[in-house]
Amino acid sequence: MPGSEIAAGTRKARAAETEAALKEAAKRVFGQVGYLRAKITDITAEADRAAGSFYSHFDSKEQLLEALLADMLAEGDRRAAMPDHDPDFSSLQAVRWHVAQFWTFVTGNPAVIIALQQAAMVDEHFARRQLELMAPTLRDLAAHLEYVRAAGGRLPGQPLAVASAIVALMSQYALIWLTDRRPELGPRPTADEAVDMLAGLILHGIMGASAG
Amino acid sequence: MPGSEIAAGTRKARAAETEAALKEAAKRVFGQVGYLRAKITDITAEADRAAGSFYSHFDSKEQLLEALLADMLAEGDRRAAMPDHDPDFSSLQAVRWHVAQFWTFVTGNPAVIIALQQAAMVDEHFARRQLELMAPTLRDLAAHLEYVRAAGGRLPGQPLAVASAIVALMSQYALIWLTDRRPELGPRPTADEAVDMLAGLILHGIMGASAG
DNA sequence: TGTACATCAGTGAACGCGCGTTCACTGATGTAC
DNA sequence: TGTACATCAGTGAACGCGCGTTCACTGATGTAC
Repeated sequence: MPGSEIAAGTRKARAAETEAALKEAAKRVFGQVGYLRAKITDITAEADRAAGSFYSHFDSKEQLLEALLADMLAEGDRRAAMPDHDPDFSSLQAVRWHVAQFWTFVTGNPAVIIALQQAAMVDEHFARRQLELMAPTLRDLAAHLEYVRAAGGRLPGQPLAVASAIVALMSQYALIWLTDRRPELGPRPTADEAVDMLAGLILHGIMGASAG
Repeated sequence: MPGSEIAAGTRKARAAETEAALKEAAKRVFGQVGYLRAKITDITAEADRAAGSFYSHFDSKEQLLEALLADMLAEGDRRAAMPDHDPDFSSLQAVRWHVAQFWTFVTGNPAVIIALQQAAMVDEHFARRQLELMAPTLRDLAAHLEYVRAAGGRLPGQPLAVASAIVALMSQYALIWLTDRRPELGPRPTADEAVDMLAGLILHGIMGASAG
């Protein structure tokens, strides 16, 4: 049997392999040109398959993104048997823990996060999806802020509004950090520096009041 | 001469009118469906002109966006004979002034800002354009932060990185605020509340230390 | 174990939709004399 | 002031490109007997 490929196992295995290859290729392509500019044929070419092959596995680019989101969330859930964490948000450590969680999640799935961000600009469905994805973080943050307020802290606004602002800060900064291509502005902070900075900014703003 | 339209004046005036109508229509369409989803014919229809008319005034949707950016910046420059402002960023008033400036600019040009944001996702040219637009604010902020540091304040990171984070916070929060469609999360803060909150968050973080 | 047929993953050329872009045409405004 | 011609803004049907999507085909794997 020369000329025949290395037996890839059963049909199902072969199909699963192709599907996985398409997903991986999609992430690479999304990472390079973004979701909106990515053509189906870019993805199949990157995966070394024929164009038609795509449709044996996905109905559309949107459905492919859904599959990537599902993978990402499944992976996330697996890790995040979410240890009960310190509700006292006035401690730097507690804030830093949250920021680090968020940071790891975003920077660990750059292509999917970027793709979702882009899809949300154009597609109502993914806009909602993006909000859903943020919602638990938002609620958790808001709860922490209620705690701070109950303990006598003075928030700069309603807990939910402040929580939105913090999520906006973290997600936007992470996205900028991910896609940073501005050597003219000096070196990009390391991931640790970025997390420290965000945590400090959230806890103390720019004034560096000593607390915690 | 019944049947003939109200004399619109000279040819040039008529052309200028149509160009203005196209720009206004574009802003409305961008505001409704976004830049990326906006079709040329959506814009011409909104402006009550024929499709072909577009190309007497603009080479492409990109060039139309450039024109809108130019208008926005010209308008901005006209207002901002930029009074020399308080360099002491440790005062709430100084911070609030900056935030309010930024807020007014963004929320005063929602369609163009949203369009630029979307175009930047897909088009390298507009990505650079967006950075250029932010650069002065970024530099100004960084200078203020240097001042704070020189005065003995402890920043949570390098001035430029902190400035990036602050710009990320302000722009992302403003964009979310502009496109907010989540009645389920309670009422959206008013513009003033939003500015107060951002200024407070930037100056003090969530801890509400008394300063300024 | 062997043969005949069915099913399936994958192929890639061809098709066709959507939308940007063109262009021959119209009617009005401007210019020449 | 009047006439003839040129120019221009605007029109909208038609064209054609790019890309998503289909589909007849191939060769390999699975099933029936």
